[in-house]
Amino acid sequence: MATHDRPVDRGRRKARDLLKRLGQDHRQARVAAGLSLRAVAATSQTSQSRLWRFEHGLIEHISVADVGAWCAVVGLDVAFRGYPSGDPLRDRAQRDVLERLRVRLHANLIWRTEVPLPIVGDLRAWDGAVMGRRPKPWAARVEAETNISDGQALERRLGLKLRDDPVGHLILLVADTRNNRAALRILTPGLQSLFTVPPRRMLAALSEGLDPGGNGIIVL
DNA sequence: GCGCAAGGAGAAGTCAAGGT
DNA sequence: ACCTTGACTTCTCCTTGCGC
Repeated sequence: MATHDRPVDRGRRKARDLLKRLGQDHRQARVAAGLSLRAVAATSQTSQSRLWRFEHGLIEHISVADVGAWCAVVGLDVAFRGYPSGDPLRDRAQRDVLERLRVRLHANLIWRTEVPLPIVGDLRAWDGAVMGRRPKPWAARVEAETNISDGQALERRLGLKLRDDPVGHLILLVADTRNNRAALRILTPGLQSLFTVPPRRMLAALSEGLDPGGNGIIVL
């Protein structure tokens, strides 16, 4: 049975892979420079065995300062950067707004959370999904927003997700806050044209277990 | 609940010997 | 001469118990 890959596990695994690769780079650079382990160790103020283990990916915990120093000795610069990958950890407010929607759904509807996009290796996921059978089988993806701070960024993100997973309707679930209501009043034209089903009709259809018939915004 | 100290486990690091 | 590896020591961190 497949186990869920937690962000923290994924991060550790990537760091280990990165370190292993860095060790290989170090070895290549050292050999190319005609330097022995002993010579590099002496200059780097460490032991040759420790360097050897680093080059072979056998050291799991190591300081960035050490890695930088060792690489500098063999003529390598090291760069660490962080970049977006997948969705961040869901916060309490987001769980709450999803729960508020869940309890409004008709009992015949199927509800799921954290639904991955259907692309191998893609770490993004819809916050939720609803599936029904009336009047015929239908499905809707749910994207929950607790704080709309950038309408254009939201439009871009939703656009990319819909491009990669265009099946079914889209429900933009927004937490009922003063800030979000203000943001919805000045929604970008792109988002306005995307959501065609009025909020009340959307919620009424879901409460009755019926196909909402299109994309819509729900404020809860 | 919080801070501190002691003990233990495991990882990190060094030394030295053997192999190529 | 250099690389690799096993044995040993040192260090760090976590857990537990205790007192406030």
